[in-house]
Amino acid sequence: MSTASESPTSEPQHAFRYSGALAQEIEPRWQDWWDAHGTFHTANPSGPLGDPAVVDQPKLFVLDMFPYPSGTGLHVGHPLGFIGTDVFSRFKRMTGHNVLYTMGFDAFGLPAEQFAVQTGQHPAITTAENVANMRRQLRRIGLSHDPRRSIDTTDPAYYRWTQWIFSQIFNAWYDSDRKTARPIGELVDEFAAGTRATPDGRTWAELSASEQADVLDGHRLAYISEAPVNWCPGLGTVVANEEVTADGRSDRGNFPVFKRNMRQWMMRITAYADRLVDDLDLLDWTDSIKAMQRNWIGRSEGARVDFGSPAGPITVFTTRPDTLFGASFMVLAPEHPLVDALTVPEQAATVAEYRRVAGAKSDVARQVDDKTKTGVFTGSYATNPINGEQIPVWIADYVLMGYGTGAIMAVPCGDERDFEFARQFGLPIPAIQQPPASWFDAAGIEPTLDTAAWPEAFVGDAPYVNSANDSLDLNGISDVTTGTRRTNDWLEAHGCGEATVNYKLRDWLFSRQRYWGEPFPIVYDETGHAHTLPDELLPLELPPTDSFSPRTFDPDDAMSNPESPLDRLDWWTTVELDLGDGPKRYRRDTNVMPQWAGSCWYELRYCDPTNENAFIDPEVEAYWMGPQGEGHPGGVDLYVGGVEHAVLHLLYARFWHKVLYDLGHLSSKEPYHRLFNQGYILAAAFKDEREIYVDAFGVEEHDGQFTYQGKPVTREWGKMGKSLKNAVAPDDIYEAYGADTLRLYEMAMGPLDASRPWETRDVVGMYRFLQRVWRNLIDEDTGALRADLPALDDATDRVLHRTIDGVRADMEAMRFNTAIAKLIELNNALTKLGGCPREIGEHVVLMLAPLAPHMAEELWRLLGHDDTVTYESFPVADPAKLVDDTIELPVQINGKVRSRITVAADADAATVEAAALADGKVQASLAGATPKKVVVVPGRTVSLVV
RNA sequence: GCCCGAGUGGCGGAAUGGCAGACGCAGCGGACUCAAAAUCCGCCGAUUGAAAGAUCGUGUGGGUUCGAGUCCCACCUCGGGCACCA
Repeated sequence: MSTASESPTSEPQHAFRYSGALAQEIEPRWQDWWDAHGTFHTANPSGPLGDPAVVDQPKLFVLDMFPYPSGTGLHVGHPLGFIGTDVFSRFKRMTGHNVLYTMGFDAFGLPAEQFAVQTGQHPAITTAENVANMRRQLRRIGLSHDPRRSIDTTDPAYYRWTQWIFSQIFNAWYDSDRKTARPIGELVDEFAAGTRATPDGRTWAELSASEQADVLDGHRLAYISEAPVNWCPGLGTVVANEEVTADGRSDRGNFPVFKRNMRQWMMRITAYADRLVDDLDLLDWTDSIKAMQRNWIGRSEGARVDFGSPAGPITVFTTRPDTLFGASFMVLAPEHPLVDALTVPEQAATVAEYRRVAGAKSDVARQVDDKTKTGVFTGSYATNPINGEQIPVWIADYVLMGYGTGAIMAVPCGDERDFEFARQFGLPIPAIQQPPASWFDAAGIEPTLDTAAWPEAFVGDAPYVNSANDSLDLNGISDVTTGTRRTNDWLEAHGCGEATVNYKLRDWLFSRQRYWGEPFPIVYDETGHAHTLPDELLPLELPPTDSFSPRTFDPDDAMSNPESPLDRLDWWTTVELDLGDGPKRYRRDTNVMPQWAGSCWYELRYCDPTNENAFIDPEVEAYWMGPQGEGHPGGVDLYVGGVEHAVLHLLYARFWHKVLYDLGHLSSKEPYHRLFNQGYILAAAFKDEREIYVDAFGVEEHDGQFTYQGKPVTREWGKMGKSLKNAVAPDDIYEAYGADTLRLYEMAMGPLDASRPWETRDVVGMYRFLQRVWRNLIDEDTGALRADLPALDDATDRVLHRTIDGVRADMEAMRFNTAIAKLIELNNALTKLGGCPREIGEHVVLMLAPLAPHMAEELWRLLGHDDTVTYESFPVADPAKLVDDTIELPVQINGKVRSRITVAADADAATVEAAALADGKVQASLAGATPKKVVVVPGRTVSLVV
C-alpha cells in the first residue's frame, strides 16, 4: 500500500487516515481486483455462461435504463439510479440471490450522430470513444456490473438480432379473433383454404402474386404506408408521434414538425392497444406511469353511428350514444374525404376558403390559437338515425381528422365544445337530460329545460327527457351506463351503428432518414414489394461512408423532402440476390430504424449476450425473465430509470416483447415487472438579464443576492446538465473524497424516487462518516487493525442488533437514506465507546459493503479475510437482543404528553395503567380528578381522558 | 381545464394513527493546541422564562379519533403529464 499523500482534506501527520488520497489508492486497486477475479460474473442456468448450480438460488434481474454514451461524459446527476441499483444488487448478492446486473449502451440515434457531425468524425469512431469513456467513468464509481454481458446497440453482433426481430414482426400479422400475433404463413394458409375471405371476395388462387403481396402487406405488423407523418425539416427526418412535444415541436432539437403524407414504415402497435392497457394491471409500476400510458393509449368505449347524407353515410364515433336524441348538427374535420361531396354550390367558395386557412395552419398554430370555435356550413343535411331529423352538416377545425372517424355528431346540451359551437353559430340546443337542482343552484339559475338560460353544457348522470322513438324509450332512465347500453342495442338491431372502442394511440412511425441507425433488412423487387433478407444474411451492416450527415433543411420549410444518407450510396442500394426464385436484382431500403429499436429488447440480450444461434436461449429467458408464479407476467425484477421514458421506450419495448411472446419466443408477457422511477439531481442554475444561463460556479452570493461578474443574476433549480451550465463532474468528487463518499452522499440525500438539489458542501458529511468508521477500526499511523479496541458490552451489542434489524429492512425496501442514517448512529455510538469492538467490526463492514464497497473490501481484508466481501452473508439480527427488559412510555392527558413512565417491556395493560396513575407528575396534572377513560397501547403510549 | 405527485427547522431530509424534527450540512459553545486546522464533547423549531417548565408549531380552513405530519372533506402553492381526443 502506498503512503497517502497530502490532500486538501487531510493532514499529513496521520499516514493512514482515510483521506481522498487514500480512497484514490484503495478504490482503483479493488476495481482491478474485481475485474481480475471476475467477481461480478453471473452464471446462467445453461449455455456458454452456464453453471447449473445457480438454479438452486433465487434469481434477481436488476436493470438500469440504457444510457446514451454522450460525448460530454457523466456528471454527478447521471449515476444516481445506477448507484441505487448497485447498492441493491450488492445487498441481494449478500442475501443469497443470483443477481443479473450489467450495463449497456444505446449508442445509435440522433445524439451520437449529431456529436459525430459536430466533430467531423465517423459516428462509429466517436461512439466507440464515448462508450469507452463512459465505461471508464462508470467503473470508477465501483458499479458491480458483469462486464461480459455489456452490449452496445451499434455492434453488428447485437443489431443482427434487432434486424432479426424486425423480420419476425414484418413476417407476422395480428389475429384479432385470437388476440395474438401469428406468422404470416398461417394467414396465407387461411386465405388459401378459404377459411378467411380475401378483401374483394375472389379466391386466393385468383389473385396475382402482386395482389397477394398487397393483401399480406395490409396485415403485417410492420408495414409501409402513405399516411400523414411528422416531418421535421430541421432534423431532416420524420419522427414518431411520441417524439413530438405538446407544442408541435421535435423532442430532440426543438424544431417545428409538420404533418405530411409520406411513404414510411409503420409498426401496428394499435393492434396491441387493448393488451397494452389491460396488462398494466399485472405490473408493479407507479400509478402515475400507468396513468400516463393509459392516457397515451387513450382507450374510450363508445359507439360508431352512421348518419345518412346526400354523399352517403357519414360515420361518427361517440362516447355518448345515449345522447343521440340531442344531436342537432354534425361537424366534420376540414380534411374529411366527404366534404367535397357534401358541399353545395352556394357554399363552395366559403368551404374552400375555410379548408385552405385550416390546412395552412400548422398543428402549432392550431394549438397556440385561442380556443374560439370557427367553422362553416356545407349546405347539406344529414339524417339523425334515431329520430329521422334533418340536421345541418358543418366543418370545423375543432374536429380532428386524426381521431375517431374525423366526424362527430354534435350534442350541444351535453358536450362543452359542441355547446360553444352551437352558441357561436346560433344552432339549436335541444335538452335531453333534466339536470339536478344542485347543477342549477351552482349556475345560479332556476331549473329549466330551456337551454337558452344554461351557461354551459350539462355532462353526467341525469334523467333523460325527449329521448324516445317508436322502438326506444330512454325517458326516466337516470344513468349514462344504462342509457348507453340501451342505445347501443337499438343501433345494432337497426343496422345503423354498434358499440365500439376507439384509441388515441396511432401506429408507430418506424423509419428515419438518418445514417446512424440499424438498416432495414428489407429489399424491394421490381414490383415494389418488400422482402426480408434471409436470416443467414444478417447482420446487414451499415455501409461505410464519409457522408453520414443527413440533409437538413430550413426548420420552417414544410415542403422540403427527406433525403436519407443511405440513398446516396448507389453501390450499396442495389443488390443481386436469390430469394428462392433465382438471382434477381433488388433495391435496398435506405431508411434506418429509430433510436428506440435497440432499447426494445436489450434486457433480453443481457441474459444471453454471446448466443449466436438465437437472440436468447429459451431456457435462459425462462430463468431470468419467466413468470414467478400464477398470474405473474414475468419480466425483470427491478427496472430503474427516469420518468421521461414513460410513453416512449416503455410502450415500444412492451409492444415488441408481446409480439415476441405471441410468436413463441418468450415465456414472459411483459419486459419489466417492477418499475422504479428515480428522482433527478437538481442544481442551481443562474440566468442573467438576457435570460441566458451563466456558469453556475462563477456566481457569488451576498445576503441572498446572486451576482455573476458583478451583475445580478436570478437563481432557478433545474436538472443538472450542460445546457444549464451547472454540471458537477464526478471526477472532482473522487479526487477530493473518493467514490465511496460520492456513493454514500447520493444515497443519503433523500429517498431514491425524489429529486433533490445537489450541494457540494454537504458531501463532506459522508466523508467524515467513512473517516470515523475507518478510525474506529484502523490505527491511523500504522494502517493496521487497532490493537486497543474496546470490549463488547451488552448495551452496544443491543445497539448493533437494532441497527442490523433496521438496516436490513431499509435495504430490502431500497430506503438507502435511512439505512445510512442507522449506520451513522451505530458508528457514532462506537466512537463514544472509543472504538469498534472486534465482535462488531465484521458486522459493520458487512452492512457497509453494498454502500461503500471499496472501503468494505479493504477493511474486510484488514480484518483477516482473504476473499471478497461480495458474497458474504448480510448480518441477521438476533431477535433476543431486539427486546429490552424495560421500556419508557409517554403518558398523555387529554392528548398532551405530561409524563413518562418506565415499565417492564411485557407489562400488561392493567400494570401499565396502574404505573401511569401512580406517577407523580400524572397525579399532579390530574389534580385529584379521575380519568373518564384510559387507553393503553402496549409498547407505545398511555392516554388518559379527563 | 383534466389526471398524477408533493408541501415538515436556515438547508437536504426522518417519523407501522402513538414522545415531530432521526441522520447529515450550516451555525453556536467547550476540550485539545503557543495558535490554527483536524479531532473529540455539547447545544441547535418559535415564543416565554434565571431555571424547571409553559404555550404554540408539519401550506390554509374544517372534520374523524383518547390521540393526526400521517386518515376524510374543501381550498392554496409548487412540480410533472395530457390537453378541442367527440
